[in-house]
Amino acid sequence: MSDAFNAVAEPRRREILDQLAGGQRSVNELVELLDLTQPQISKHLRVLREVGVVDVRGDGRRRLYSVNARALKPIHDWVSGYERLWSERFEALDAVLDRHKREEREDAGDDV
Amino acid sequence: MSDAFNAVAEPRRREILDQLAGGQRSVNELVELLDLTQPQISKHLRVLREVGVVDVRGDGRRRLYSVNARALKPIHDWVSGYERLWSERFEALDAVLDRHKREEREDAGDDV
DNA sequence: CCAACGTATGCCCATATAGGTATATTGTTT
DNA sequence: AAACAATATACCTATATGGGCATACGTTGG
Repeated sequence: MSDAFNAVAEPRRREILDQLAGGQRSVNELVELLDLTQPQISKHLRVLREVGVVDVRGDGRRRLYSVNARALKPIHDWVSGYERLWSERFEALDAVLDRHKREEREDAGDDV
Repeated sequence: MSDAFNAVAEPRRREILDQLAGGQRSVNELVELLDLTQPQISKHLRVLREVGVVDVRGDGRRRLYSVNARALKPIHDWVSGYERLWSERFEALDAVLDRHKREEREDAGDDV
């Protein structure tokens, strides 16, 4: 029912991902690293798994989770479209382009 | 109760933002552009407003909404931390760094 | 094979949220 | 001031979600 956007809307799940970014972890390792109960961790991992943001690998009786960052790319792509609206670098570029456009108009001189 | 991550977890709200990215719009304009009822639009705009992702400006009896992209920066910052895990460009960089590290170890030659 | 470990899941509750419809609110026009 | 336009909000319902707890499931070590 959810997508990556929903999955990372939960702060706890972002914390889990941040931990996994440092390398794969078992469920109990995550339980100790973050301050959550084991069922909570497992449930959040399930959501992350369902949207493909984490992968699982069996290791004996443990299950090792790791990040599948590629699933986060749609988020990056979407929000990057707004970068020009806050970045000073892009603001400067926009200013140049605007000025260029204005000068083109003036050079054309339709009426004067 | 929510933050920017929650606000954009809703697909409709992302659509609203995408429209506003093209310039400020009144509520009714959004109603026509997207296929939502006026109360739906107003409610979503309220959420977006509360997390600071949009700004409002009164214009006669209308209210003009615009994007405040700076509020999206935390999302961009967070997800950018994972970019190296999917980008080929960063993968190549990582490979170079790994190799460099390995060579350093070999140069040191602790045991052989 | 059995016991203990590591993990997943089912259940219950409280809360949050979205959709739908009606209505209140605010500003405008005559 | 009254009628109207543009928007916000209240209310209801259905559904989703998280926390807490108990328990089921799968694996391995003795």
